[in-house]
Amino acid sequence: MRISRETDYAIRCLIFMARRPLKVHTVMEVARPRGIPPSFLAKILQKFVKSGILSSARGVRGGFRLTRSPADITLLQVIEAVEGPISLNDCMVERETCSLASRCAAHSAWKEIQGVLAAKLGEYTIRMLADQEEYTPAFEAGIAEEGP
Amino acid sequence: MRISRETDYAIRCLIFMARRPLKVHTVMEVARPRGIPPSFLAKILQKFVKSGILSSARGVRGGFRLTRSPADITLLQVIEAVEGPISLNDCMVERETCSLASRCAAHSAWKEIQGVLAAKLGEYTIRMLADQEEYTPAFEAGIAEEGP
DNA sequence: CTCATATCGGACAATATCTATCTGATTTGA
DNA sequence: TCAAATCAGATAGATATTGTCCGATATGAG
Repeated sequence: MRISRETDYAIRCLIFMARRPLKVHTVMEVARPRGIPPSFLAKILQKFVKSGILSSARGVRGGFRLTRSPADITLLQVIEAVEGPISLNDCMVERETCSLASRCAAHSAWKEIQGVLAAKLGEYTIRMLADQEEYTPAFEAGIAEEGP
Repeated sequence: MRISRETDYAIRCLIFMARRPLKVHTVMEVARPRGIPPSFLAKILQKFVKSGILSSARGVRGGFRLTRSPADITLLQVIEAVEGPISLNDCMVERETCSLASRCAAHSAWKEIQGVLAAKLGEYTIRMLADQEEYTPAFEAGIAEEGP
């Protein structure tokens, strides 16, 4: 009943990138200041490219860039990009797993609760989180680089 | 971001026991009709005893029994009895894990979302779920025993 | 008193998932 | 042509989940 560390990394990464939404960031530029293992972050960024949150460019001046405004990226979108569609119980995804099938008493309850959770996650945007972050010298060092 | 199978077992178990709230159930009486591994269920029942949802009695006519009405047992209580206090993110529990400490932008967001989720889970009772369960011959076979 | 029944508690094994790394391939611009 | 980067897949290591087993203890029945 909790998000994975991967998802936590993913959110921190986007908050960081949102500081300079137009810049093309390399894996290392994001991983180092945020303390995320670079090769692990690379995997996460791939998922963002596949889900359309980021675009990527290979080669010398390549890297990753937000495809839309941080204000248009919700926590729900981020979580689903990384973990797949949210489902509180296995039987939400595959009905077969629900051993009591159609008469599973909890099924509709999970569905409702999940709906409330998803709605709430959809209210929070990366922009909101980024705006909230305090500025400190150490933090500034991380984002004070040249860019577009 | 999903409940464990253990929690799923736990809820099904309580729904089953709620059919006959005064009866003293043995592990086997609950495990067999619900298809839960008996020795695994035994562990779950221990947690319920520790959290006060069930009382237990050893020996020949021993077993487990609800300590209060199914209408007074919420999903939140059940989940917390099994999984411990709910926390969507590790940094909810141990602040040290939150690598950016006090300036973690997501911290307050998680706190709010978690609050909404907990509130929703607190709305659902075992009674509500048990009432919703359909009666079928196969199911009746499971609960049609002597007792309380 | 003895015995079968049941919970209690801990250790343990098997499995699955999560986290992280590495390697080779491909693309790109200087 | 070369260095810088992403891309894709394999794989190892760590951790969590799921499930089993066993000895200890308590209890009521005979």
